[in-house]
Amino acid sequence: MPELPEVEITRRGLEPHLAGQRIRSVTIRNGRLRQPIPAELPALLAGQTVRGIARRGKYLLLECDNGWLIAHLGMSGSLRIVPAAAPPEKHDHFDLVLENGNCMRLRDPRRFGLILWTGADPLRHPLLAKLGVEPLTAAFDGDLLYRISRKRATPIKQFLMDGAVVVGVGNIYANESLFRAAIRPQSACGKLGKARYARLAATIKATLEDSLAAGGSSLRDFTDSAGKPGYFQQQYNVYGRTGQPCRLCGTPIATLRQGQRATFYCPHCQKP
DNA sequence: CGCCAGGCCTGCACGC
DNA sequence: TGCGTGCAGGCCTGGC
Repeated sequence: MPELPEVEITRRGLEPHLAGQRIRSVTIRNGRLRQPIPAELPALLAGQTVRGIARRGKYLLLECDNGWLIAHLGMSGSLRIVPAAAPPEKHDHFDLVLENGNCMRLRDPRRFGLILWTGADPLRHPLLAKLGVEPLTAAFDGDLLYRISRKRATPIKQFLMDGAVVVGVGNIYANESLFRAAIRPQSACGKLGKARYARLAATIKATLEDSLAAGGSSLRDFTDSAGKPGYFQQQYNVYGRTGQPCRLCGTPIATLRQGQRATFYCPHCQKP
């Protein structure tokens, strides 16, 4: 389940292999992702050069001569650079074949990912236009969260996972950040004060940056078939630890469901 | 075998 | 009214 650090690590890993490379062809083996891969993509992309690769939230944006390829990894997607001649495995749905003999290959068993095309500004694309602030920028701070949350009754965890508020905070990071900030996930977001939001914004940044640092170490192996960012090896404080002792106080980690998503927290360390 | 996880979009219901 | 908000459903497959 790629979260923002993994998407950023993917971006950094892809960039040196894609920037400046000319596209020879496109192969669509199974275009039935969350939305269909545009059937005209092969004709559109052949001969274009990839200029660079950017990221907005968990969307990857490949800038080409005449537009942008928008990619999203969903929850089981991965993009890697492999020799174009390498035989595709199960769930390898899409190849962007380069003239240098490599290709960027999408594997996505659950097909929650996306491959789209836009000839216009990708930030104006309907899927991206209403995204919230990037959590690793200076614009993201406690004051911003405080302001947006006023008069809202949503539990803080669901507020954090709302992509229109802040992008890239998925279930794992929402749980872990709230633990680090000592805030109970059920607390109404509109009732939390500025000080607690300041701490929360800081813990979100720290949690994401720790993962980026951990995953970055695997970057040099990016083109390997394994190529898994290292953050999977990270030790969680609460996520998936129902009933196990809190690492700070020993209280069993509690669990509940919020918006059809699993929530984990320490009833002692995390205050309403 | 059946159930569940998960990101995130869409559609619906509700209240000011 | 219309909008913002909050909730539920749906897409899929691997793993238990």
